[in-house]
Amino acid sequence: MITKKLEAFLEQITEELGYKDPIRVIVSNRPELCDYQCDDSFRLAKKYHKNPMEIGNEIVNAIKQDQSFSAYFKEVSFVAPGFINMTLSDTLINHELNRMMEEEKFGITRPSKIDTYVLDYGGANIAKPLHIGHVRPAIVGESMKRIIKYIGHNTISDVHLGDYGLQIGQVIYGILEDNKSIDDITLDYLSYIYPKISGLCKEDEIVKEKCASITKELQDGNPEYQKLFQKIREVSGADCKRIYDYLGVTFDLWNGESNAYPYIDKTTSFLKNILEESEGAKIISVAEPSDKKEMPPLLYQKSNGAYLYATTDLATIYERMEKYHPDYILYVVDNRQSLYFEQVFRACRKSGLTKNTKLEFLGLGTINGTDGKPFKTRSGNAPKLDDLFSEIQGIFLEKKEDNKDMQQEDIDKIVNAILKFADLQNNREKDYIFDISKFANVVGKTGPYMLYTYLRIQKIVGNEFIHTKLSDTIYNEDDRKLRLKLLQLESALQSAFIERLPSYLVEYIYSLAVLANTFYQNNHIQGLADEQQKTDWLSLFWLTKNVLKEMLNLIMIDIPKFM
RNA sequence: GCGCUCGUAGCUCAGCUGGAUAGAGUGUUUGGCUACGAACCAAAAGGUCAGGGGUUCGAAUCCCUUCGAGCGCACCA
Repeated sequence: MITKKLEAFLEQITEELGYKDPIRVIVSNRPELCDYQCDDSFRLAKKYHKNPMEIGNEIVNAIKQDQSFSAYFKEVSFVAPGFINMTLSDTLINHELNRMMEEEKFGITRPSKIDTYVLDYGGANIAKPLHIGHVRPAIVGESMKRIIKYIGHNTISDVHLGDYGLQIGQVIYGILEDNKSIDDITLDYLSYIYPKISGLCKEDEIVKEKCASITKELQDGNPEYQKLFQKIREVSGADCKRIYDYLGVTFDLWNGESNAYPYIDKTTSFLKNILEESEGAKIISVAEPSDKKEMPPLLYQKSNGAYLYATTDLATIYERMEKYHPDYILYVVDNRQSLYFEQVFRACRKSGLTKNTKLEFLGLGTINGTDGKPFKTRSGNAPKLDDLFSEIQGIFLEKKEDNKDMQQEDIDKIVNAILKFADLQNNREKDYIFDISKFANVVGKTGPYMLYTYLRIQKIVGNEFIHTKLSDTIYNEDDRKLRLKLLQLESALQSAFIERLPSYLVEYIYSLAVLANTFYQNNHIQGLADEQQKTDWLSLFWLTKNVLKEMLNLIMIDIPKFM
């Protein structure tokens, strides 16, 4: 990676000057002044009690006198009050680009140790159809999985359906009340009955208790309830699968809470030293002495003996530890569950269940309606995903007359691109307002822009083109900007990986696409008389095209044949 | 009551471990298709980064505080 290379170079220089410190180089935030900058003169000045001007000048002079100066830089200058500005040599830029063209995955550095990541990002409640609130965990999780894999680690993804809690008891209660037979259980029926009973439970204590006892009996193996449960899971699971397929979201494991059931006894006995009785229920106290805030205990088992979210989650962790020995378990879940997961993670640490495994909560902001308030999913007024897809498709088809003649396969790819690019450019943790007319926009910073840019580049490069090694020349400013942006690929990928924020990658590929777009708008490639320049530019575009394609793939955007 | 998250352009949002003049898209105004695709490009306008204080050579970013918004706090998930 280019910044690492520059850092290593500067560290060597500063060490010779007597400063034994890690040096940090960043992409310039003043591109008209330089390509990369180092602001560490301030830090060194403080540590060694010197003037930053003095240290900065000292470093810059040493760089200039180094024998490999011209191999690295076109220019290095010191700017008051303490910036070291570096402009790369064309040779270095092209050397790095040539390496990117030849090596697999553009030559990104492989991890020194390959870790195993379990990702839990489905979490769909099988009592009702998928709605807008499910899109975010699914695509953020899937994208994180692809990024982690691309970096070079192993991943195991689990849809982890919400299939064994009170919501099933509520649906079964509704089925019994309505006198429905097992064959009457359809998706439409589920989406009608669940919000109804869920609402009823809030008003009517008796109904609530009835639902709770049905849940308990189901967990104890009541055969009639088991049959109904299986049917609900089948109907709902198939629909989840259909929608996740449409989104290109895939799971290695189609487990749910119910799959953790066989592990509950083992988990309970593993936890026996930290389980406490409280008001008839079993709890785990997770407060720690260093806590400044109140930390309520984790409720492990209800007083009626029924199991809860925490029970199945802990049992699931037990199962994952036993089967996969993961280094990381990542939960891609709504932020509103942060306290709960903090409790679960503490319980894991306290019990020693996850000794060398890091548990991470990747909180997601809530999707709010245009009134700024969260969709009330339990009362069922969040837009369903099928409706969302068809609405986006409608907006896209309206855009141009020709779009109506497109193949459905390509339309689906574009709808996906619109949806994913709109969602993933937002910071994962922040709430955002969902406004369909803005969300399904097709001009500007959108999925279609990315696809359009890609297809134009592809057309310019052509399918038969065979890339060659770049010469040392960089021909103009548009050209230079594009090359420099390509060099930033790895740091964009790494920060998306380290921070668990796919939006960093989205930002990068968008800015790459903008530069490519500007480039071909201002520079006509096919008509070039200079053969060397033409092959250089075609090779550069070939690389840009491949970077775009592979990075778009990490955010689950596929390229249509035509648009 | 306790806690978590947040407040950036008219709107929707970026802004990465503190760096130089806070960026996009959209909307508004204007210019550009007889050149590889105008779903594009170029330009203008638009900001007390909620207010106040502090730390620092340097703060949208860290700390404190006020105001405002959302969310969470044991038998839901």
